[in-house]
Amino acid sequence: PANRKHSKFRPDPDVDPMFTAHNEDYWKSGWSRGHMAPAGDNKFSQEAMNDTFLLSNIVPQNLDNNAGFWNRFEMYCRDLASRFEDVYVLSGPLYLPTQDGQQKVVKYPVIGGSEVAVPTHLYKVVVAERFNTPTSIAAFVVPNQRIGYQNLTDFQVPIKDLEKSAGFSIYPQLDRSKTKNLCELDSCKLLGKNEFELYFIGRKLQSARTLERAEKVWKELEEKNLKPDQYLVDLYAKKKEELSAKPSEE
DNA sequence: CTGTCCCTC
DNA sequence: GAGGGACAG
Repeated sequence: PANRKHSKFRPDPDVDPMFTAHNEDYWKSGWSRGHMAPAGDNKFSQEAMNDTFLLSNIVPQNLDNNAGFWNRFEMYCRDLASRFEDVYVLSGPLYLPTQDGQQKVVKYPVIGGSEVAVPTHLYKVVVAERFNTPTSIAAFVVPNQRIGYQNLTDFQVPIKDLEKSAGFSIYPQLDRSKTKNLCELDSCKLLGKNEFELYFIGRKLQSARTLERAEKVWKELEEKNLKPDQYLVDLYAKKKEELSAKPSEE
C-alpha cells in the first residue's frame, strides 16, 4: 500500500506559475496544508497518493480542524465506501460573508508571498448509492477552526444553500426529488473521542521504531485515561517483543 | 489517521 | 534539497 511518508507537498506543475501556491507560503503562517481529496483515500497507489499532495489539492486549514474533526469526517466517508456500492465525495473551500455593521463583507486572510487565500469554511457533499435503495446525499459546511467533538449533523446544510454559497450547481444531473437524506439513512456519526484517540495511538504504535518510542506512546493512554482494547494490548506486546529482540538493527 | 519540525546525508 | 524519524492532536 502507498505510504504518505513517500509523498511531498509541491506546486502543481500544471498550474500556471503565476497562480500556484508554494510550500513557503504555509511556513510559519499558522495554517496547515489541508487536503481536499484525502491522502488516505488513495492508498491503492503511491502515484495517486502523491498527486493528492499537489498544492492545487490543498487549502490553508486550521491544524486542529485538519487533524481532528475533518479527519474523522474523512474516516466516516471511507467507512461509508465499505458499506455502500458507490460513494462520491466533493470537497472544497468557501469564503463566506460576515455581518459588519450595516453590511455584509467577505473577509479572509491571505498567506505567504503567493497570498494564498485562507477559506472561512470548508464544505463536503457526500453521495452514497446502493442497489435497490434511493441515492442518499448530504451537504456540510464546517468553519475553518477547531471544532472538537461536535456532531457532524450540526454542520449539515440544505444542498441548495451550499450551491448558493459556493456559486455553482452540485450534481445537476441528479434528480434530487428522488434522493434521501444520507444522515437519516446512515446516522452520519463520527468516531467518538475514545475510539478516535485509540485509533491513532494504534497507528503511532505501529510506526514506532524504538522501544522507547513505543513505551512513550503507550504512556499516552494513561495520561489520557484511555482504556486500550484487546487489539491495542496485543499490538503493544508484539511491538515490545519485536523491538527488544533487535535493539539496534542496521 | 491528520499534520509540523528538525536532523542527517 | 531530499529523505527519515520524533513528535503532537
